[in-house]
Amino acid sequence: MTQEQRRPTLVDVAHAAGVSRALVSIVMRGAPGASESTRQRVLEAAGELGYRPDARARLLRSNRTRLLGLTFSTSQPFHSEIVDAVYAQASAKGYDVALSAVGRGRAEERAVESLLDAGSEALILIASTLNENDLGRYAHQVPVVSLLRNDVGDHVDSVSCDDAAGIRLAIEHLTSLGHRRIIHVDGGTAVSADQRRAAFRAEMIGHGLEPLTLSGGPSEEDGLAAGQRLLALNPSAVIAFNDRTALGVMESLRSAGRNVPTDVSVVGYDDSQFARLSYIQLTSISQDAQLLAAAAVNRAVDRIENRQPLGHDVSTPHLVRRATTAAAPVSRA
Amino acid sequence: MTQEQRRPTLVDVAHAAGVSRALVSIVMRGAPGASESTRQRVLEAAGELGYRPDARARLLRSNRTRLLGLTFSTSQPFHSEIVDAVYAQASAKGYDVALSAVGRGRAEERAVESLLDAGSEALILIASTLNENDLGRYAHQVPVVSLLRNDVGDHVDSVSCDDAAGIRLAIEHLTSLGHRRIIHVDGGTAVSADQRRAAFRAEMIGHGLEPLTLSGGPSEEDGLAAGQRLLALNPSAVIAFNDRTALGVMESLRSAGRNVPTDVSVVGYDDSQFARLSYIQLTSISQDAQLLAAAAVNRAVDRIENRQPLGHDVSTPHLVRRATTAAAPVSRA
DNA sequence: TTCAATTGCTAGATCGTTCTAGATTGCTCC
DNA sequence: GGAGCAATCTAGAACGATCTAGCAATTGAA
Repeated sequence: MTQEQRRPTLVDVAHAAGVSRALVSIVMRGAPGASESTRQRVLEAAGELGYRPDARARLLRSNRTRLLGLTFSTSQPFHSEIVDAVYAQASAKGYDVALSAVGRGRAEERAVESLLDAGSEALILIASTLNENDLGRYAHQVPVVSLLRNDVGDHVDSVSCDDAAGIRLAIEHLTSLGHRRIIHVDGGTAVSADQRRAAFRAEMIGHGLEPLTLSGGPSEEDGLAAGQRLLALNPSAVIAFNDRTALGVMESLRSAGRNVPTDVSVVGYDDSQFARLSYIQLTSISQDAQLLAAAAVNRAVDRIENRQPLGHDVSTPHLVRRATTAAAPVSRA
Repeated sequence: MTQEQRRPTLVDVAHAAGVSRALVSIVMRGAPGASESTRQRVLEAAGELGYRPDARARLLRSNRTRLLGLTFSTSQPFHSEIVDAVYAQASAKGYDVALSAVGRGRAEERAVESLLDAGSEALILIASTLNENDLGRYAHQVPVVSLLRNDVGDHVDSVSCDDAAGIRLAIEHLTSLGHRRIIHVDGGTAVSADQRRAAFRAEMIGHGLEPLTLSGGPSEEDGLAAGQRLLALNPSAVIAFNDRTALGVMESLRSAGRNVPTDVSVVGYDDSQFARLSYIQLTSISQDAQLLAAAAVNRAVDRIENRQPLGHDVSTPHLVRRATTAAAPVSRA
């Protein structure tokens, strides 16, 4: 049972193929310097022995791991989508991904250090809450790319989606439907919440509308709580901090007997899997996980390989119209 | 900008403290064989230089990484809860966790191999879909613990929750409320779906009731689709494969004008964060992520350290009664 | 024919640790 | 005062890969 047998090494393969260690090494990493015939012979021997290069020895010597470190939060479904997309893009670029979760009882510092220990050549941090000092310290060791947050100082790359543009899209969509009394249920202290709140205020004022804001947060419960304070403000539309917040707001509206979208329109943010559920059909601002992930991986890899200079990508979100927004009710428009 | 300076090594610390490499090594891993005074001196020097042992070199030599490999699915929120709990328990046992996600476009084999490359000393696979052959092959290299699935053959440990007991609890809860026409919306081809379906059938028959089953799946959409076929069967209660399925079923009921729980009671499975949302309050079978995670980590660590024999833990689920179950309507009871 | 360049391969050093075996010191005990 | 022993420390060989330098054989050009 579970006969722990030593895994084969370069030496074993070399012996089996009748060549030197160095040649096997050359063949295994596809480097030039071996004839086609021996290359075949070596690969065959390796295959037969089930040889797989030892990552730690390899990187100890070469200082290359082809590993991208990625942190994410277990409680944000949108992060999960990014994780999937990062895997795909990294794999396309020939990199592997080391994952580390940030959650209750596991601080981001801890997550990051475990990624560094694993030998990550760059870090991609999703919605990091580290301060500039800490970021700078890590950036001192490897390239760091901040994803979904762009106020990160001068030592860290960032890839984010234009929050102001997203809020603007939402407001334009709603005003074009005749809404004028629009409320923003904000993200409280969450990453990006400040930007979206500020953008909402500026844009509403630009439209000559009152920038009504309720403090919320990134979860359903936050939306639910805000929803209970919502009706007193008599809104015809709500822009929520994210999809989860929107779900909470909608539930609150529903339990108060208001219909979405005939009484109140709701716009979410993230276009996460929730928004797409057939019975929710939430109109939402899409940040396109695929695109963001690809940009982050590309930045990380560019920094690692080409010594590309540090920079900040800002992509433009778009609005996905579904079933939770409609023309403003005549009485309130 | 990002002055990539070489990270300090044992040699640097040894030099700074005026001792040999070996002694620094002894101090760093807390091994006996150094006097208290030099221990202090070395630690001080290490601290000043910001020295952190190089994990790869360490494990290359020692064949110890103190790393547990963990796979999970990005799309199952219950897995996220387990991930959090595994981190906590592993940390308590002095181990770190290497995470690898299984998702669209990332096969479980790929995830597992990346964990092995990272040097995992054991693997914990959440709801693995690997066949016994593959499992055996991996178990040949390191201890493997299957979590949430127990039909895994003789070479793999397992930690699972008694599916039959869970279904029994749900049925007993419902029958005690007077329900007799209970439908199981199953998990289709998902892990554990077979066990739960079989348990449902056996237990219902044991109660002298008809074991009505609809084919479903592990997501909201599956529950929604099943929900549409549900009403024709005129049930007074539904036991869903998991919480996400239950959400879909409830939505379907709601859109058909049925009230939960006055018209139809619904029981979920997993007691995930959804079930606990204040506006959902789903009665659910709890598998206790904390407990499962702790058991899995303990098994893995026991196998690694004490060469404990392989075994299978089966924990007992419990029912968390919330707001989606009530007495059967008189007309249909 | 001879010399240089190219191709195909290998020996040995090296990465940063841990481990084994042995050296050095200081102490106790007879 | 020397044997015996524990405590403290160190030198040097691992671990499994990559990398550098160089050796042999072949090719091409003069």
